[in-house]
Amino acid sequence: MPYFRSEPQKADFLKLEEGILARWAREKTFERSVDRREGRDKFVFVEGPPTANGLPHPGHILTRVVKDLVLRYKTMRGFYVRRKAGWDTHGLPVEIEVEKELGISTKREIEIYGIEKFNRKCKESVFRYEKEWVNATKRVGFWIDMDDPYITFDNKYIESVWWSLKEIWKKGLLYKGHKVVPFCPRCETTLSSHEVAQGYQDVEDPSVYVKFKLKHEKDPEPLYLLAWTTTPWTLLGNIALAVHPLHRYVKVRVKEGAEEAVLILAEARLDVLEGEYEILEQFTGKDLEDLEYERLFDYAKVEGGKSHKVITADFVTLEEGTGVVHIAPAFGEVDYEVCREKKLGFSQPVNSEGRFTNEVPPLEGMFVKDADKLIIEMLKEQGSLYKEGRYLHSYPFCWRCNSPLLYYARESWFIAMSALRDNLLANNEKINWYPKHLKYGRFGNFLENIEDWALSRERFWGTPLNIWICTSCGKQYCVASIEELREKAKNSVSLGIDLHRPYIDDVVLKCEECGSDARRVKDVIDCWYDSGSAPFAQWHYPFEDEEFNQNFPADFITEAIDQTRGWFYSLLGVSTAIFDAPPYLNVLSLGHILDEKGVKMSKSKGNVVDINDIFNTDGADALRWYLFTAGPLTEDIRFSVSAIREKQNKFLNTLWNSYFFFVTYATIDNFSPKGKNIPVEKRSAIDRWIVSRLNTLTKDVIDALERFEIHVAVRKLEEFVIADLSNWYIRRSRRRFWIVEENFDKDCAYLTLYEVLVALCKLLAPFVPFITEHIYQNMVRGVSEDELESVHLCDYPTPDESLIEIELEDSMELVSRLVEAGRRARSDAGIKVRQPLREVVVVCGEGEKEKAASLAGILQDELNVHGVKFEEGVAAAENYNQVEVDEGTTLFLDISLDNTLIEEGLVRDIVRRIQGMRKDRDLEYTAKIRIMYEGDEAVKEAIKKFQDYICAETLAVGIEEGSSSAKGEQIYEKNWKIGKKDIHLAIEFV
RNA sequence: GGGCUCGUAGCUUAGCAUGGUUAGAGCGCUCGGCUGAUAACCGAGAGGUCCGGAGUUCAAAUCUCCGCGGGCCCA
Repeated sequence: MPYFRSEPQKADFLKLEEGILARWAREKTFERSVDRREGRDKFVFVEGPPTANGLPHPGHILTRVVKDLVLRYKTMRGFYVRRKAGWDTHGLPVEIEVEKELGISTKREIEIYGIEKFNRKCKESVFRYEKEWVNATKRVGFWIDMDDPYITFDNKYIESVWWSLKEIWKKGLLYKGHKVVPFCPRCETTLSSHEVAQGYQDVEDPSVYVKFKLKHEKDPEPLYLLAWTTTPWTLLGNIALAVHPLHRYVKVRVKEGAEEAVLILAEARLDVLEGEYEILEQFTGKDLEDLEYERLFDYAKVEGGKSHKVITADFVTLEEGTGVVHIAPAFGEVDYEVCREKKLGFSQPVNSEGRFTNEVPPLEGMFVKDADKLIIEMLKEQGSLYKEGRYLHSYPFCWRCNSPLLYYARESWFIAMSALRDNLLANNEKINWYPKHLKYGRFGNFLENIEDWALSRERFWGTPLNIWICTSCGKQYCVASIEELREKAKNSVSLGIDLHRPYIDDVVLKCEECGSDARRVKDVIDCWYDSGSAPFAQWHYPFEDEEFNQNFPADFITEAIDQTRGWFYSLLGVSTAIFDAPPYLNVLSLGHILDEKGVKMSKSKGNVVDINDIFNTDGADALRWYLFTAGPLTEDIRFSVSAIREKQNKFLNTLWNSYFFFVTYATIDNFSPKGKNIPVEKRSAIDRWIVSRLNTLTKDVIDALERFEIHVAVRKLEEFVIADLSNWYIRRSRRRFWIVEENFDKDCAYLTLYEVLVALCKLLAPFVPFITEHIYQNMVRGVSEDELESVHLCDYPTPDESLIEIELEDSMELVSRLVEAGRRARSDAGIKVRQPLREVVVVCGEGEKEKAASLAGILQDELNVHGVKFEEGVAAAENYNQVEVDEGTTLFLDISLDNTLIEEGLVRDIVRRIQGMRKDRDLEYTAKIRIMYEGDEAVKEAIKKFQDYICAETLAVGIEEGSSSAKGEQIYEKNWKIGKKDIHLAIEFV
């Protein structure tokens, strides 16, 4: 009974993977791989929660397999690696999906539909594609606990978030502010800066140069300030014009059609003028201060201070525009600030849907961006337009609904992150970033300039902001738990209350100060705060504190680069505000998956590759290996389906074939590694060499993985499998496996190949978990049931330094270079390798001689020569083809032939033909044949002389001259021409 | 406009941190060879302004600066 199960020469990876998935499910391999490390050092991971209301795409798969690789590796290294899945379930993306489904698009419509029903729909919708996510996650082999995930809409999760907000509130960092904030007019809510960052697009906007007429009673000629804007609609809210106090401004006379006009603008911006101009006067911006001008449009009410005058401000630049900046406090952050500072007025002619109010009758109800055209017409009519054009710039759009954002003065709740800037920076110091440039580059810069976090959302489906305000005295309450809510509520609150709107809106607190009702602020919070709370909220901290205490901070997180200011930031922000500690110690930022042309994959472009197609044609291991080898993962990957196939062919097939080779011959030979203990130092040089290479590889792979240089690790592994193991070790050692009788060297070969394959399997297990499991099952479990039940339960190999023989590796490398040189020498002479030659002479230094001499047999074999000589100094070169190998090393190949050599070559050709015929007929490797031959005299003579050799090589029981009497299925005949000689060969199957 | 990042053969890329052989592979192409594990492999050939320019240096794909182009992030 053979020890190993036979395998097909060609692997069916899809079927194989399916079988492995079933095995893992049956044997609970994942759970056991985690549990058996309990009590060991922890390696803490936090899953960045995906939103399951869309299908997973290749980018998600990339992060999932990278997470999986690292976590499997760390587990095999002996760490206790918990892996809790998570789902991000709140926020605008979800609401928008539901709105689409219901065919509605405004907040009012949602309110009419009913918040209760609406939120129920939201809750249903977030798991719409859960099945697809779970399937893809399992299919690609990502081991994560999806049976007990954290879900951001869970009451427990919300309770933890509430607790954290109260901590922030208690520190006085949570405040209500009136600020100009990015605002989505469609979603009718404020967006945070990191959300805005998601949605910049290049767009063409109008570019208008507008004349503001100065109130200049003495001078009969009208004088205008020339200002520039790309948002004409904001002109309706104009309150002031700003100039730089120190820059030089000029008064110029310009032609305007048939007429002339006198304008004021910055000297450095004169090139915006059309045609010729005459400079009338020069002064500085300061000289313009406090000049009053006439309103462009006398519609919107202006509240508060004095307006419509020139102010000076440092933020005015001369890089574009006219050096005169139009100021509308309702629509710009700096505008708002400067107006407040200078005690100017305020005017808000636009409502929260981004439409003009009835203060502006000609534009009432019109969406501001749509009004631009009309406004330009109005400017033209009243002669206020100097010129207009188009302007290409990037402008923020809502990251989910794609509406252009407006900057709009709103009341919002903020976390005072700017007050925590130093803490953020200090905590960032404790984090290792991969790639490292992010630490002080993109991320560090962002922290340096951190702004307060606009936390509140005037929406429905989200964690409700846990602030209650007394309707009469204005006292604020922040509630940290359900228990506290029950204590403070006027009405009775059940323990099982759903903390979402609208239920929470009905809970009224009794004001401790005045006894009046305190009502909850209607807002919900930014869902990025939800996911940023994952390190503690996934464990329901502090209501249950055990898990959190043991799992904070995380050792490792990884997501794509766009999370720099998304999750990577929200984690750090929340954690800094509450614990003043970094929430993760190592963060690996991955590049994006682009399509074959280098364009980011997105639904709207229709260039998203369907991952299920890949699972169904190439398999998970091929996809994983491709992704890992596609270059540094910190950079973008151009996704190529054909490259996946190439990887499968080259790498997985070569690995399979190495394994197949072993199993095939081990089965024939009934080889078992059991009880065979041959110390490595007793084995042949090539055995010691591959063992040495394996240990070097092990060291390199571990080094690379510890630095998250995954592409380096896979490159080393691939080189080893293809070049060292398959193309050199196995090819060179083949004959040792073909020896029929018991033989020490054969055992060494088997044992070595066995040990290398098993170790390799473990090294590769985190990368390609399916094929390695399959191989392990046959090679290890097939031999002994006492072994661990899965490769993924094993320890990761560690290098045995005592088995690394650098000199031997060097020598082998030199030999392979000599082989290359010898082949070139043959090729130059037009003599094929099958033709034996007399000798090769290597002229080299003492060191090289010493190195290569021990492996001379390999050189002799590879170059098919009868002898190898090493000499110092130059040898006679007649009849020798000469090839330079290295400096000081030259190879001389004797290319002279005699009859014996020619005969030997002929015999090898014949053997080759017979082997080819065996293969044509798919003969078993052990099947015996009988050979009949006819042909030229020279051929017959050669065969007779070497018949024993031919028989041994081709497993023939006899070889005879003449034609065969066998018929049909029993015989295979063919005519050959070798050089100029004819030969007829027949093989009979016996 | 600013920050970060990338740019190497038709395509995918290694090398760049720490400057030092003739810039190395794979796919594809041409020719030849090897092969009883291999859809693999080996040799030769064609294919490179290492994005361009300047600088530092005995020496630059590698370091610096300035451009150009792509990407991401921000204004």
